[in-house]
Amino acid sequence: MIDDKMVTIKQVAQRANVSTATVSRVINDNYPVSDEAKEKVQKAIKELGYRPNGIARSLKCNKTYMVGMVVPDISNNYFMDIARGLESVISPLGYSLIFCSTDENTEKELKLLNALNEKRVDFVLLASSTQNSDKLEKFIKQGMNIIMIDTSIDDLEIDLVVEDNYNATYKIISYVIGEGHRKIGIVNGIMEVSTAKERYKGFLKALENNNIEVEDRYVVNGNYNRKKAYEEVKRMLQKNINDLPTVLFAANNDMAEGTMLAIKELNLNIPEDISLISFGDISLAQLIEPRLTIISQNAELMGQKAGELMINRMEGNEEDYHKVIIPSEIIIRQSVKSI
Amino acid sequence: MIDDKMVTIKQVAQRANVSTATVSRVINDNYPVSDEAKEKVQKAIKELGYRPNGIARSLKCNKTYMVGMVVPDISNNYFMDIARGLESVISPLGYSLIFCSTDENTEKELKLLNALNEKRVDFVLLASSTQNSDKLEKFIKQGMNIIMIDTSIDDLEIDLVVEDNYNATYKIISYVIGEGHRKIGIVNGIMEVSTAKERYKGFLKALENNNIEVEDRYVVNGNYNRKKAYEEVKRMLQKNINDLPTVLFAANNDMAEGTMLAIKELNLNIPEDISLISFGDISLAQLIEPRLTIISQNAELMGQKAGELMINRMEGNEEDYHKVIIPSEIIIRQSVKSI
DNA sequence: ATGAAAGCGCTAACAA
DNA sequence: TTGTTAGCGCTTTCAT
Repeated sequence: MIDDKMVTIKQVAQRANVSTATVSRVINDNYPVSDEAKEKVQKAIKELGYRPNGIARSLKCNKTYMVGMVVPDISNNYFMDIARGLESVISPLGYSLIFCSTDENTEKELKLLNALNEKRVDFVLLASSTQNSDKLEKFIKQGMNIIMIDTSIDDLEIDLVVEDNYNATYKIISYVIGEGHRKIGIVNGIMEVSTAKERYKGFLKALENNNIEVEDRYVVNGNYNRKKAYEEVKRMLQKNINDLPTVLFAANNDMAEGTMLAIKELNLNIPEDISLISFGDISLAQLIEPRLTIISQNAELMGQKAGELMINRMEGNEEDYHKVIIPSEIIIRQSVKSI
Repeated sequence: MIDDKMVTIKQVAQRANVSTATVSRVINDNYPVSDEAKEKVQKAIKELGYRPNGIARSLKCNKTYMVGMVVPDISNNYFMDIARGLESVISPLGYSLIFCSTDENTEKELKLLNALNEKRVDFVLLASSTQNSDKLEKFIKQGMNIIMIDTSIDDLEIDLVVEDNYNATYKIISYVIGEGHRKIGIVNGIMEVSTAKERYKGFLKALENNNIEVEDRYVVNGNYNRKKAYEEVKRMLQKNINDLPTVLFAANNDMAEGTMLAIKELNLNIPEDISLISFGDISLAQLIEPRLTIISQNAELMGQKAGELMINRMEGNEEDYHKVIIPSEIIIRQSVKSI
């Protein structure tokens, strides 16, 4: 490393013949300073190439202007969209976003939260892939500010931004039943996680209300993972090749992609041979045939809402904890056959 | 906010009846401490729920364990892949990644670099969408550590990780010429940026070497942007509908997507009516028909290389500045017709 | 309007 | 092996 000379407020003060306090006042423009002093200071700053040290400032003010975001899978567009939404509200206010992926790994999730805690980020947006309320409570007790998004954990004093998983799933399953489907399969997510549970419950309820039996042989676990879903669906389809389900519901977008891949590989056509619906849209949906009938998720809005909650809390406006439920709608396209 | 009581090293020291220095030694495990003291301290830490304050540590040690990454477009998978590669090498060493998008906006790029500078991140990985060497030099003079990736700026004392844009483009264009194509169009990127320039040069050279004239009416500017590419290609195709180019080269993946969309919308088929090749793969390529013949980019490797350069520099091992050129290969699939 | 000085939480040089 | 203490760069109270 070259000359890593750090220019400090002290040097600026010296050069401008004022005190460090005055320099600080000029920088932050928060206390009266004479025009003359102001000018001298600004000149010195420019000449020295001075840049305020945010770390020192953070230490003093107990505020880092950093927000952490922890998600299970960085490559899933859904979480990227949430991040974008979050960014769009916090960035204009001067906050930076630290984006971390746990790869669905509980241990890594803990490690990342620890790191963010030590970095003293002002807030964390957590899309957890675990149901570990104890650990989370410890972080909260240590003064960490956390908002959960997507998944939730019960009985936690915490803000929540979630989707209406149960009802949305209930609706879309009811829709395919209305289209005449009776042999309905599901590709489940990680069943320890709230979203997967709720979606499965909505699925079951819709079947029940229409007096349709759940067929276990059409139920697979895709772990919210494209590859796993691909493998499991492929195996399931092969096993039932002589009595296929007429429709498959993928509990998230990644698994829908894996499911499409599996279907395609078995030389089956959507929706002629088998229909497909998904919770959440796949990426680049416009280019993929057929266009999928889906529950649309509005991830960006979720991120925005979470951002607003953060800001409100940091400004000390909020008292009670909120559970924000983001509505989702069904988008009917071409992947379901009427039978 | 609730009780935001911060537990400090001092309180731990008090409770354990030792000095703050001893506590620090236990935490960092970098100086000899008696087993007895160690135990007392660890007990106190647990009881109080103490977490080291990384900010204070950073101030003292002049090291933040944070790396910034600035890219033009957060939603382009190419940059996400680079980020993943970077993360995979720095994360195990305890570094966090701050990921920022400029939306191809020069002003925002400057603002983000400023913010990262004030946050005193240890290193910045910059995929610039500008050619502003002056500003960049100022940052470097202020002691900021920067590695450029993807795009480059000449005459800067800086590490570089780039692709072999010129040669890769030359090769793929030569390939389609070998397949009999003579009417060759190009969808250019932002022509102020090094990558776009180099790719265009490679394109021109391949034509020249085969005595093919560039046809201006087949050259469009897609600005490295999906939507723009879609619009411009559509317009160009409509204008030349009676004498279409036989093949189109998109200078990046996003524009390839836009180009596909445009072609599709005009009810043309790839490769029967028009062939398509791309610098970089589109996302979810497996699900999109036909599979595109492309220059494959190895973005993750680029990120890794950049990470390694950073680490080396931070450990003070490196002296000279390196220009790492990542090789790219042509992947032939089904989007080019032989004529 | 300005300056002196305390102190944010931590590390490390020095002394014991 | 342990404690004392200076100081990282900044903000802010208090005095002037």
